[in-house]
Amino acid sequence: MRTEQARSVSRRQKIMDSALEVFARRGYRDTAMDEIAAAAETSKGGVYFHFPSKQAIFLALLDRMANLLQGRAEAAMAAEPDPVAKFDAALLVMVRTFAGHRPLARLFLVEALGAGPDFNQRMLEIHADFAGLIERHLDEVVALGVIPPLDTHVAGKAWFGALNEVVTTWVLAEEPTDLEQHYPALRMFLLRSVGINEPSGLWRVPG
Amino acid sequence: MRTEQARSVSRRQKIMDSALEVFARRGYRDTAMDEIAAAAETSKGGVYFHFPSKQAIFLALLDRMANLLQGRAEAAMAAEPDPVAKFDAALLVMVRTFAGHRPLARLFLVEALGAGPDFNQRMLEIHADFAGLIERHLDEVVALGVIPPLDTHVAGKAWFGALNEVVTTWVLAEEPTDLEQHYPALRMFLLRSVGINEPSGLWRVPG
Amino acid sequence: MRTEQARSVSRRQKIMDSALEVFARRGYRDTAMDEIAAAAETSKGGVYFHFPSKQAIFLALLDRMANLLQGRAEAAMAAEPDPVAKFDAALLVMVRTFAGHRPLARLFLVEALGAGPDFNQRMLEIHADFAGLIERHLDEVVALGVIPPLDTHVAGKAWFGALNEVVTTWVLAEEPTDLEQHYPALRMFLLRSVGINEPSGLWRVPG
Amino acid sequence: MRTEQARSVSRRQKIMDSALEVFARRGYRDTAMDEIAAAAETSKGGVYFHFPSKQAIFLALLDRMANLLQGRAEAAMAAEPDPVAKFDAALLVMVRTFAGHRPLARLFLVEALGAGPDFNQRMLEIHADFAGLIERHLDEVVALGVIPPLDTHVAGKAWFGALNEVVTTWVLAEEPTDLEQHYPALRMFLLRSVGINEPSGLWRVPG
DNA sequence: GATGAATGAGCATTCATTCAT
DNA sequence: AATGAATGAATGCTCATTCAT
Repeated sequence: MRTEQARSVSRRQKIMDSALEVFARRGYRDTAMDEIAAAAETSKGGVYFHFPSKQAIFLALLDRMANLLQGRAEAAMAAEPDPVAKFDAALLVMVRTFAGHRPLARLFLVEALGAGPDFNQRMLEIHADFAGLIERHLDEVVALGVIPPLDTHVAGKAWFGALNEVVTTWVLAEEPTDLEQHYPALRMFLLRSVGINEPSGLWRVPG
Repeated sequence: MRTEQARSVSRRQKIMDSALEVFARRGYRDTAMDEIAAAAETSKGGVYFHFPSKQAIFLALLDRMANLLQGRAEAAMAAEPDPVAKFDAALLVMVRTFAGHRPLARLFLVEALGAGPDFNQRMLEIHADFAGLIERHLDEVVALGVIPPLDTHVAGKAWFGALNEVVTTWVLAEEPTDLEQHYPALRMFLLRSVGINEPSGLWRVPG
Repeated sequence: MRTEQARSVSRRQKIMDSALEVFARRGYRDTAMDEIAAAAETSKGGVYFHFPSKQAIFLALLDRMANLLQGRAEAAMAAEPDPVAKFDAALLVMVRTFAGHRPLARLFLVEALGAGPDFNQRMLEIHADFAGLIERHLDEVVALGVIPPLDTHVAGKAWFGALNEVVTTWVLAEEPTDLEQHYPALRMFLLRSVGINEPSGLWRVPG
Repeated sequence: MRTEQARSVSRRQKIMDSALEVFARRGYRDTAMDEIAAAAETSKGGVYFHFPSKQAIFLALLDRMANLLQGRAEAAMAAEPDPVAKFDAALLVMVRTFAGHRPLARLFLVEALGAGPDFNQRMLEIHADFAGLIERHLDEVVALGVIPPLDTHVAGKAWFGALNEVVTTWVLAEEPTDLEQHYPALRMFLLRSVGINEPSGLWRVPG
């Protein structure tokens, strides 16, 4: 029993991993279930046993990425006492997570947006989650008087959008460069944008 | 014949307008050529007489939007002598242009990403054009000593990404709000992000 | 499963048989995959499961006919010890094979040649195979001194062409006659053409 | 008037010449009227002014070739008094005519078969004309006692078929060789096939 | 659990033909 | 005579999904 359940779980994982790879390489719409099945070394029927539809696989991958990012970001923020350091940590963790999962990043930032009207609302939610995470933290920091008051709702979106664009161009580039090299500039851009002008050298890259 | 040429041009326009409407409503992939033809009140063959493929129609629409945005932005910047006011003018013009062309904005920011790998490179170019426009202007402003030195390449992308995200969430919302209401906050966010901390109230919304 | 394999094979056969009938009746180009599917009592997708393309079905039929003819011709020749009798046997077997498979004959001699540039090279090969079979045998017979030396390469083609023409006109005729009735005349024509002038039943080397 | 008529005739000719070139290069079915129009440096409507349909152009070309061949063959035969020399002259003229008009030969022997059932009856007629020409002459020669009695109907077809096959393989070859080099062997094959065994050297290739 | 086979709606594209100008 | 524009039926092929075994 235990064994069979474990086998089923690992099968599911293998299908998701294979689907991720194919989606990232061919695009969501251009990926056929046959290709996913072949990549997962199973049959089409086998895939359908574990997932009810192609959409469902895609959504599962989206959730995996969203959870990965949110979890890591929140953990990193929790680990830092200083308000500004929290931003810093979250940004770095996100850059590094994307950098380490290029196909997933592609799915998340490129394919998911264009996968059709069915996914738009889900993407809106996911974007809102991230922007909201930033927004709430900005609210705290404003409350603490660390930064001047600002429209944290827009700032949250803009913050997320700035990161998005940098990662997206990296994801779409034919020959990927090192994403992390852009972190310092992006960090300064984002901190300044919310009114944090730190004396140079005061902030260090954590970890 | 002057008349025939004019008719041909207007037919082309009508097809593009109809295609825009359908693409925005149904998504690029879910749009059938039949729907475009029907919306343009012509036949499928008629559409193919004016455009060689579905892709070509989409690319033509993309270029229309890109040219519209770039033209307006550059004109607005040229009309302002003050360096900071140039940014301001460009940002406002872009927000207003998107606000006034929601379907085109949707195509530009959402559908283009899901239209398949063929479009990715084209999108990359378009994004690079905008980011480059900002980057070049930032370089000038840095050279003038108006703002401190910074990585203008990343800043250009981030600037564009921040705008993108605000517009994208507006585009995807079920019930569109007034996009322009976010302009002041976005403006402050972006100016600060490149080191311009103006005393509040000094800058007014032009025009 | 033995059963499933058998079913799959028989399905394939049924599709080929149906396709043969439709191709022969309507011509290769005018045959729609839908018609083949309908004739095979399956769906278009079903046909595509067994064959990757319309071309592939056609080529499979071509190979079937080529193998049938070559196999029978070679078997008939092997069964006869006398050199001249070998020719005789091969010719008779080919006439009879065509006579018994009129649709296949039509495909082979009419449709295949005109099915488009893609098939030309394949047809060239098939024609060369047959002409070569005759050519090689003529070479042997020449070597044995049974017939005088001659350009066996051209003779092989001409032999095959003569047979072709007789069968082709039979195939294209509205009301088919009995093809085999032409065998004796064709036989005499071909034997004489390579220098075999037989007075009643007696074989001698001319010249 | 004279001028306009002449212009119209030459236009017609130009269309036929262009169509021949395109048909031979792309095949009948794969040739679009657009291509013919472009090759003839006119518009689609212009082509339709001179010919009512694509079929009509093809048939006109077929007739052109048939008339060319028949005319030349009959003239050559008329010019020779000797019965056997008549055959010889006809064969040589046909080989030379095909050799000098490869695209037309392709149309005549290859494309016409794939042009669809509509053309089959016409082709049958054309083949019958040629075979009949030979058959009638064979009848005469038999009547003169030059050759022994034989089934001249089948012999006519076989004669034409042998020539066909040699020309067809030449037409389909990627790199065309010199068709005429096969004439002597073909000549001997055909003469022998009807019972003419001439001492070698007696017959020379005419002019 | 898994698979091969089948389904059938859907779609981009082609193209001979027509016709107003 | 000629043209550009338009038509619309036709077609090969794809693919998510279903299901008997």
